[in-house]
Amino acid sequence: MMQLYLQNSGGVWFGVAYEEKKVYATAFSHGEQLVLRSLLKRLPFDVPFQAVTNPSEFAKKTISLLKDLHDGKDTAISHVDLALETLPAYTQRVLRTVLLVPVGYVASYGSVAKAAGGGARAVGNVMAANPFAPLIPCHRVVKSNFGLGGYGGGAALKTQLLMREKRGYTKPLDLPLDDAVLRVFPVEFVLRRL
DNA sequence: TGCAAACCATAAC
DNA sequence: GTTATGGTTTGCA
Repeated sequence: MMQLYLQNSGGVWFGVAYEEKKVYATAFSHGEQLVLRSLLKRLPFDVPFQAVTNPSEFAKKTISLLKDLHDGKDTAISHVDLALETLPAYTQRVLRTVLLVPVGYVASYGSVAKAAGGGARAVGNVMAANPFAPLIPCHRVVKSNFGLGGYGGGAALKTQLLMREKRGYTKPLDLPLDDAVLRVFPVEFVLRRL
């Protein structure tokens, strides 16, 4: 059965929906209710679930991963098993692409679109429905003019996340994909404009 | 700057 | 099928 686990760490609420060793959704916010709502929104109506107070080791580890990312740490997440397969094919492609944006860099909606296919607005739609924040770093996707763009948790939160990810890079980077390239830019390009 | 038109996958009807 | 809806982008005054 699907398990929901919420935990407050350093004044921030983190939550994960999981079954066995697979993650179905994650969320974080300053409010417990907001996290719960966000998780539930991602689950199909017909799946049974329960909120737990005695999380598995796996759940605890996932939460601490969320906290690391929230704090701007460069923690590896490649080993985490995300339940992407139920999502539409294009959505999966976009999410996997965004997963490649490294800490310290941002991509634009348009550059993600060029790498994953489709258009910039379609990418924005996928970001808005990202079930795995901040695991899939949708906060690292911004406008082509380095304006902030939107964020589910609010513009202020997006800014804070990006500030903690500053690494002092100065040059754009072209990440090679199978059939295209994903161009990313130092996060400073965005912060400088604020 | 500001505005209009083009863009494109999804979900809802 | 069709329409409405965006976390956009680009061009042009």
